[in-house]
Amino acid sequence: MVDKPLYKVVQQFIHQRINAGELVPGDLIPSESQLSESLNVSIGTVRKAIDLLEQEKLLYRHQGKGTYVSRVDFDNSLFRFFSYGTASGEAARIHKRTPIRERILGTADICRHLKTSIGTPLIYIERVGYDDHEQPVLVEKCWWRADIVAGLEDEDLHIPDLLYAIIEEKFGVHVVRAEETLTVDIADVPTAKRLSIQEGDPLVVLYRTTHATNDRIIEYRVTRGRPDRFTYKTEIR
Amino acid sequence: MVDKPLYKVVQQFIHQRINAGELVPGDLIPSESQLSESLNVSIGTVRKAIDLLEQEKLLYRHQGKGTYVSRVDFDNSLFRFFSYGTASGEAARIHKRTPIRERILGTADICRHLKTSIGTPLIYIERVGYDDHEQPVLVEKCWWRADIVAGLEDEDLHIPDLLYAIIEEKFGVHVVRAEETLTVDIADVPTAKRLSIQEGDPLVVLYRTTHATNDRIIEYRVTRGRPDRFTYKTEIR
DNA sequence: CCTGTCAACTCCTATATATGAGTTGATATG
DNA sequence: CATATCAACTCATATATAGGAGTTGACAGG
Repeated sequence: MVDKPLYKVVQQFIHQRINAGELVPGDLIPSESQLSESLNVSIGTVRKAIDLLEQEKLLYRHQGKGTYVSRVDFDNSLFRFFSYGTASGEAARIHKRTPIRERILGTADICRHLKTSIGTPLIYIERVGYDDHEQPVLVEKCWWRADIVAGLEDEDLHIPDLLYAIIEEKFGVHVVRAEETLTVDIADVPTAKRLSIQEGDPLVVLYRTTHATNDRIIEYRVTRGRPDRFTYKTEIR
Repeated sequence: MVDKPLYKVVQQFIHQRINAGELVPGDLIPSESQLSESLNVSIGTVRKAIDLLEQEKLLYRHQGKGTYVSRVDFDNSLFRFFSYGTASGEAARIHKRTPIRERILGTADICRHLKTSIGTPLIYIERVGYDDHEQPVLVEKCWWRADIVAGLEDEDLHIPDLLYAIIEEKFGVHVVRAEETLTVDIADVPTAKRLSIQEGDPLVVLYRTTHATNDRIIEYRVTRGRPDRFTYKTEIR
């Protein structure tokens, strides 16, 4: 092992404690002076380590209160760039229905994304999102690992618009991060029907893998949406 | 004016010198100890200011050499996510031809993006990008302010694949940053013809405004490309 | 009971200092 | 001439210290 700077060692130490679930999203981490003393490094070094973790958005600081482990912020999802708003630009809320939820065994493709062996028991959930005018705007297919969220397929269980709320509450599973990939694709027949569009119409497609503590993958999700007012903005330097 | 932290004052000071063109991309800025002395602040404060500017990607440091003003890195363009590669995944180079270049007067729409008054003299350039197999994959429309790049429309002037290289060299205009917006759209007839696709086929569209020193807008550009293998990836925390 | 004060804790700003590591060019030495 | 060394400069790491600003909860005084 090469000689790492001290602040990186501290950074890793904290990072690991979060990954391992010793610190979960929302938690207050030990104060800078406490860390400084317990780890036997100067307070400046601790601050530098936390600076980096803050840049990674793994932590956030609050002057006077302390430093907290970030909660996953799905407002940063690429999905927010589908602006299914009113013509006047207001962001419209999308409400979702859940026509399908069932236990299945994972296909090769799905299990590859979940990094489990083929045939793993899964819970499949399909949801359709509607805008204010009850027009369908997106179709969401989610595959959850049945061993982690057993009972999610229960018909009596009400599923809120933000699925992750229930996962946290009912199953005590902490969503730590997610990876998203955005693509453009063409509607196939079933998707076209769901969205009241034509086969062959363009779609914006979002793939997501959701990770919990210990970097366990708990969900693979594919969302297909109408590209009507999709935009994404950045700055280049 | 509220009392700003010292390091923010230093940060602003350097930022302004770059904006004003006193420091241009590629330049070496004064060393930390020089800045510390000339501005009469501690070296730690200078470092913190530069830290922030480095995060903004406005500067980059090189241990032992110094700190430089960043060059615009179009590899970060959203455009790089159109991977017009070979099937094996190699990123294929796209070469461009320039079928149209002419002086025009700006329409309302274009001038709005360039933030000039309507009817401003512009140079319009249209380019088509081809992959290895000479298949057209994208169409690029650029509007440049004629007062800044006078002579760009000259037929004798060879335009390289990276248009900005010539702007820097011939006209001494430094590209400082660019804003990009990505959308999905439907091909109209002329675009479909250019790209050998059908009218109504999906397109990925990239709008770009390019800024030079003093935040002058020098170019507005619209690129339409085939969405074949477009993907964009992020991580959410 | 309410309210104001204040101590004790958080992170934030700013300075000073010492040492290390990477780069460059001048200079001495074969 | 070639090359090895080394001084002088860059930024990077690490420590110590002091005072300021935001937050909280305990506690005294009405």
